[in-house]
Amino acid sequence: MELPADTPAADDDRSPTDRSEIQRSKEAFIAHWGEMGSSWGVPRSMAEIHALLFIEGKPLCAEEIMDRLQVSRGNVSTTLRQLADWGIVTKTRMRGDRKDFFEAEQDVWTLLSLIVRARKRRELEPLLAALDDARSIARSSEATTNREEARRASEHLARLDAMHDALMRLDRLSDRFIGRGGKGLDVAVRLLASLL
Amino acid sequence: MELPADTPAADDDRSPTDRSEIQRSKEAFIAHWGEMGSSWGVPRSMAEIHALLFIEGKPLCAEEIMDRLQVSRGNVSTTLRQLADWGIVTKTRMRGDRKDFFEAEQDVWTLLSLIVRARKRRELEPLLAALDDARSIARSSEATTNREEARRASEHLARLDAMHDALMRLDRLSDRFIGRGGKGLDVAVRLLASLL
DNA sequence: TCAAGGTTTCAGAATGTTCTGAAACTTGGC
DNA sequence: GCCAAGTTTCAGAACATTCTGAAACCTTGA
Repeated sequence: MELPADTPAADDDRSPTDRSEIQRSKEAFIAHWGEMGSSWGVPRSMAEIHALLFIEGKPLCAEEIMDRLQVSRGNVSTTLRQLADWGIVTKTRMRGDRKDFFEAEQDVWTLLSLIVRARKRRELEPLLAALDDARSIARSSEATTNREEARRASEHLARLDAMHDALMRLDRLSDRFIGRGGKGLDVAVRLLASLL
Repeated sequence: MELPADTPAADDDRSPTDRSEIQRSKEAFIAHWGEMGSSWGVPRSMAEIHALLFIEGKPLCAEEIMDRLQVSRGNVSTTLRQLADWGIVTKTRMRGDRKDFFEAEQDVWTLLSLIVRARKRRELEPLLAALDDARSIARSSEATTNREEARRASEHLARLDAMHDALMRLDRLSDRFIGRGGKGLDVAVRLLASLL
């Protein structure tokens, strides 16, 4: 890992010594962020690309991302689009350069909010919808004339309701906090902390 | 799917008609819970087994889980142990039966707390530790006499600090809420809801 | 209209994860 | 001590996801 200063003429403003301590620290961050992503169901390379952009704190182009992370062009292109969909990376242009550049949201609370929002949409909301369906099905069983059967149906329904209720509460709550600005999460956390 | 009432003599107390509406609703729940798990990095069959135990609301034995979900004995055994580690499933014994039975936590808020706690331990805490390391490395670079270099080091450190700070705040907060009882999450959510 | 520079798509390869099933192992009763 | 019932382990199979790379596709400037 103590690789010599043979950084592949990646031009830019990095000084030669930057390639030691700071660089090592960046790499550690990227590796761990990638690891975490991968255990939460986010493709490792997606998390890594995001980590790189975040930790650099300045716009990078696809080419540089490929070089730094040793990842294919296709992967970079697809992933950047997804990150842009989540809203945590934005495309920027540099005067006099035809390339697209990409830059990560730097405010951590905004970042976390955006991540929560994206995943909520993709995963929580569909589940809520499904729970609703399951409840309809279950309700139709409560009507039976068979006593025993009706009792079981209502117990079952109660479980679905409890789950639905809890998840919906979380869903609504996160909507409010995440809603505007992005500082909502920050506020919520400070608020709760002070209340304890 | 409109399968006939040929339930394989799974004994127990299910009435024949239960096998239609309620059963359908249970299956839908199990399928969706499994789906959600799988997109959050929890093995599908683990989520499904948990869903089955939750939605049945009574202790089941390994054998019955295998039958209902068409999952291998080995998988059931390993998964039940993990669910028990997370604390969301408990082993119970039935008088006069040598088999182990397993039962899922029924209180939804307690359930969610336990899940959060388990994942926090496994994934958030290691990341925090890693961030700490990265910060140490970075700090050692701030000391350089090279102006430009020192500036970069401190900007880099600021990013790591911001991330560390936010995550640690979340970590601490969840400790407090999740801490005792399990109703903490419930309380927090109601509290926040009322404050808005 | 063409060429150059840049980006996206997508079929299949590579990789990583989860699941199976059979064998080894416990435990309790007799 | 031995059998029967039950449980756990683990090597490898099956599966699903992620990644690559080359070709197709845009877009801009001349």
